[in-house]
Amino acid sequence: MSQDAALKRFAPIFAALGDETRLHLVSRLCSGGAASIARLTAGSSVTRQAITKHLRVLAGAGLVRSRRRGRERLWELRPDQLKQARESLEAISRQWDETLGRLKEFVER
Amino acid sequence: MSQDAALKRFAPIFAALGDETRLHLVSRLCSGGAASIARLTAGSSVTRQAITKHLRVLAGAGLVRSRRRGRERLWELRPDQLKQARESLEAISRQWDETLGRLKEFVER
DNA sequence: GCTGCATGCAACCGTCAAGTTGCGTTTCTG
DNA sequence: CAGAAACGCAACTTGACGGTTGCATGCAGC
Repeated sequence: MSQDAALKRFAPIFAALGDETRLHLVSRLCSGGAASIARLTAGSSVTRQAITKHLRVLAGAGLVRSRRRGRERLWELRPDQLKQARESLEAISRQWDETLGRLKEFVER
Repeated sequence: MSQDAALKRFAPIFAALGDETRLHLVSRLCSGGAASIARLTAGSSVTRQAITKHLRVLAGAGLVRSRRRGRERLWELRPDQLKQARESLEAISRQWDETLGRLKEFVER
């Protein structure tokens, strides 16, 4: 994948994580496993509808997924997508690291 | 640092990276070193003012910094801040990884 | 079947972010 | 010095985002 395409692809993921409420949801789903909307709303200060919207944003970025169980809808993290996002982050980080040396030389020269 | 405080702290960083134009700027500063606003604008499709605003957002997240040189202003990445962000990302990733095993068990049970 | 819980849908509102435009200021450079 | 280059500031427009409210729908369990 080209560098440009990578940027275009990961911007939405960063954007999805760039909200405190959504980060909190991810954290909660991570440590607590799948949960219903009502359950996720319980620990929050905003409305159930707001939580629903946030969950859809996360789903749009491929970070979570949902399935119905009876009258409730369970939301869970998507390990595969999540891992891919993490590895891409590390790839970018590595590129940064490699450049930092050169940058430092440049700055201190 | 508490888990909650960490979320509150990193949300702005993710948000700053969650824009394609800004990601592009970071990538460019990373591979090309420090550059002036005019230079950064040249490779973009938006106005110089737009680029200026984006750079300030990145600066607000602590990812870049600027200094004046003559009539131009040079923008560069902040290695320290950047490294810290990366390490925190990896910490979060690790936590995710640890949970993924348990999650998988849970799902497949 | 009725009641209550868990959602889904849609309209609506306020705010902020992205982007542009116009103009003024500082700094080269011929 | 005159003109151009590089930038800063401020006002403005537009659209998306976060959030709420009201109402409809679907399933659970007695």
